[in-house]
Amino acid sequence: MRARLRAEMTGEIKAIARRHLATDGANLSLRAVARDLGVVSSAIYRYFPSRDDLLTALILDAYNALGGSVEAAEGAVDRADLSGRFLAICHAVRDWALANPHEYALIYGSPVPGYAAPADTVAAATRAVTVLGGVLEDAARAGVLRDDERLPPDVSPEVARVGAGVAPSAPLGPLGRALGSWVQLFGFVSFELFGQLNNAVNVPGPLFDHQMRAQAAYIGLPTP
Amino acid sequence: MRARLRAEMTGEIKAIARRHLATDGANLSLRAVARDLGVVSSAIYRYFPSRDDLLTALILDAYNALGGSVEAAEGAVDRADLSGRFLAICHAVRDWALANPHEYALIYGSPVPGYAAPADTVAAATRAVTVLGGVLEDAARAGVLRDDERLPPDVSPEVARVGAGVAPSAPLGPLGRALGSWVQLFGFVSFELFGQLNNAVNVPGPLFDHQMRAQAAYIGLPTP
DNA sequence: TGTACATCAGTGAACGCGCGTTCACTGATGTAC
DNA sequence: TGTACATCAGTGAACGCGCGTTCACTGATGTAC
Repeated sequence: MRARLRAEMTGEIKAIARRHLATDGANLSLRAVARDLGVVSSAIYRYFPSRDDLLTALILDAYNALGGSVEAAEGAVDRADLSGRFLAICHAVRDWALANPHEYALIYGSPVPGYAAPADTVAAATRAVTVLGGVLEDAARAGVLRDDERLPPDVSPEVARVGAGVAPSAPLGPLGRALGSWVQLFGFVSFELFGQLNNAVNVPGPLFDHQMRAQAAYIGLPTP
Repeated sequence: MRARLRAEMTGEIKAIARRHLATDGANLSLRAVARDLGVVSSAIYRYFPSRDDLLTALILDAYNALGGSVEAAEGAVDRADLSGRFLAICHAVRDWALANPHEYALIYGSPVPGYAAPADTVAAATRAVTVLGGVLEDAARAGVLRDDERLPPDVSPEVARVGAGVAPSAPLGPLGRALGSWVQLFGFVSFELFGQLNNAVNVPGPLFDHQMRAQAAYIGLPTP
């Protein structure tokens, strides 16, 4: 009982803190959260030992929410539809970011000065990219990814290290191009959310979809 | 004389404020700047009417510094070497960002909550991308960019609007791909600077160079 | 089932700090005659 | 060249505010016998 109340309270604190991300960004105020919760500021310390720990919890939640969205969206696509799975991942990232812009900014925006994310966040942070790795791995096993590119000697080991964890069977050429797609995906979402597309692109959705389709083809994922 | 001293003082305030970006991020403190300058805090108000105006000046300077770097780097390349000019732009962006990470974060990181950039910044913000437009325009005029791609009807007008300002002669296909390259370029730099490449890529330089070379070819810029 | 005790959520006051901005002021630097 | 006046940079005190964190406390909820 006490444990359940405690979990509920922790959740409520995080929910209010998440709301405050919109107005205060990463330098949200414990006291403001306490005020909104209708509780004295020191009460928060029953649940989080410091402001930074609350921030860490929000960051962890954000990575896991994004990761969960990506996993769910990709999992709903026919396993054989490799480019469909790729596109589902791309759209899941963008959709989640548009729905949770301040949480996106928290994890993919400028780092908070003076704040160092603890190691726990790394596992959560890799959930999304691991799903992409799964698609590449399946594509490689199905024999549809050709080893079509010889990378420069100082590039190969970097791409190989990235691939080793998530798609050990994928050849380096497609793997490197997929890495570029991943970068472009987040570049697009950041541009869109952070206002860099204003006065240039009015309706980003179709452009995003088109660019990600082009990436799927460029990587070498077959279109059914 | 008074005007010169005034300009020097303004410059010094901005220089110190820039240094404070490293520790405080976008919520830098006027009082801290005044302290470092060895002056009482209200003295700053002789030079900037408010903290936000100081921030705006820093943002403007950052856009102009980046734009100037890109212009200089691209201008130093043989006009006929179109992919060389493209690569010079890409490297100029990354080099400037690595040399001025906090100013980069100020303009390409998460927006500062509660701060709205005034319209003056828009012109400065477009300097860099205008240089890329010049390369595409020259390539189109030289006839080396083929109109090789039919864009979806909801994508064409978006790409066309982007191109109209900076490269009116360029066909939409290469233009759209160049837009993707631009997004990827900043995506890469943001990932590198904001720590998203940690535990994955150890030496980002060669990977960046390789990816941008691939982009030049993908856009359709000829390699001499 | 009832009692004694331990656990723990939340209170309220306090500490020490920093912030942006205003305002009347002093004194030095420039300008006009 | 010298004097009278205007301009303006910088001072110092103050306003009103918010912050993270600590600490001794009250009182309710749980646990063990």
